[in-house]
Amino acid sequence: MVNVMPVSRPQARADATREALLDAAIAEFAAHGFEGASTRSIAARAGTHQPQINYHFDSKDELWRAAVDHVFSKLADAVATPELAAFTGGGEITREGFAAVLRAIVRAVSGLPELNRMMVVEATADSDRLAWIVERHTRGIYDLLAGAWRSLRERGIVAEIDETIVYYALIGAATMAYVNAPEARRLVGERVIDEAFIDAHAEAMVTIFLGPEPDPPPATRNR
Amino acid sequence: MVNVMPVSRPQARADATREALLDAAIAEFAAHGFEGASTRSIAARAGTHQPQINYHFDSKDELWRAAVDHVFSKLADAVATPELAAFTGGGEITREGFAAVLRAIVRAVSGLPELNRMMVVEATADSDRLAWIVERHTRGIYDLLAGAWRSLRERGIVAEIDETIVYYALIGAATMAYVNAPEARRLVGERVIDEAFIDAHAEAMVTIFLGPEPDPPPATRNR
DNA sequence: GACAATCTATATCAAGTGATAGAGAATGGT
DNA sequence: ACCATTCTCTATCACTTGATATAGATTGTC
Repeated sequence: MVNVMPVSRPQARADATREALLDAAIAEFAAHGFEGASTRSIAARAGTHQPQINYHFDSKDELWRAAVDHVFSKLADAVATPELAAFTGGGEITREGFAAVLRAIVRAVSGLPELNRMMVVEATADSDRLAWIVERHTRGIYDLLAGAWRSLRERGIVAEIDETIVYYALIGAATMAYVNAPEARRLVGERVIDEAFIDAHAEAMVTIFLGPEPDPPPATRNR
Repeated sequence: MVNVMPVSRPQARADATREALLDAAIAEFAAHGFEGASTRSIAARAGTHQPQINYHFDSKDELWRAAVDHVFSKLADAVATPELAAFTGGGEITREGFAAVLRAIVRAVSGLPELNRMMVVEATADSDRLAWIVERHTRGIYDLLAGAWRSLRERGIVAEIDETIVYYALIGAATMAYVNAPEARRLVGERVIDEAFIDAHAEAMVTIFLGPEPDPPPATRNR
């Protein structure tokens, strides 16, 4: 007389369906926006049928939320660098630490173009979805990067620029080439966004935002 | 026995309708993408009825093209600076000339947020519309800016960064705050994108991309 | 001011939308 | 091997979409 509760016996194939739907959803939402992406096209891309979306996620809206969480967790994995961990742990960030974060961001966003495409498409108009995504995902990133810049600026390590301005300039400079990759391919061909481009882009971000290498430590020279 | 051809007597009110539809279309396309924006919502925003779109523009697709041309002509007016004219006229661009172009770009895009919202939404997925907009509008801008940077770089005036990388970093840094203004308002409040922000942003762009002021001319000092 | 041309408004169409109902197939604990 | 549960698939719903047909109102030229 044990186990009166209804037993739940999830089947393995359901996980594969959910995963395929999440990946397909991000791709379709990124390419066509929330309203522009149809549940049928998402299901077709996932190799399944449209009612599966409502079965597994209840509604198109909840599929969107699940897909956003899904891809943001990939981003968190991708940018989890020692430098970032040290900074979030309360340590004072250094010029080289911020440079490492910049490089990690470029590498991460270049590998997750759908995330930033979806973000930029959602952020162009106010909505309940935007409110949700800002409070759940964006604000933490903003606080982190803006706080790091403010700290560097107050110690005279970087230029005297407002942290909000830097935040949007930085995000824009880091993501635009990958967000607009279809355009970039038409403009300059396939060479865009290969490995060499990404590496050069990462170094360019460091040069642009942190300026030339600082003076060597004044160890024996000064005094 | 003159004028056998059917006379055309366009009425004045038609212009007002077309203009209202173009403005409404840009706003709706920018906010929801091409598929996401409905002709009924566009017509409602323009204060008219949905079949007017087909009467005046034949199809949703041609309305989109007309709206894009409409807003790009506004951009051309906004960035028509003496410095840009001198450069396009074949002159060699200077550091200060490029700085003036950067400031003009920031001012222009901050005043035409719908243009860059629409651009970034379209450029996230390949399509006939993207091909059209690239060949008709984007490529000229790319050639101009990339060429200017290459010229400055070859003369040692700016950092050694590939011009394609600079182009996307520059466009991203210049536009992201305005493209994502709805998000920015949720993140940091209404102060974003006021006049002071735009001015500071323009100066920040100069600092970031052109670096610190160059050494004073070596007039009497060197030799 | 007549009146043909131009523009606007209403009604409606076929196609596509997200969602649901329910039959059918696959799963896994016993 | 059974068989209740879980998952998948087909059929269909009410609604919205872009487009068209057509009736009605307005305009500008004579």
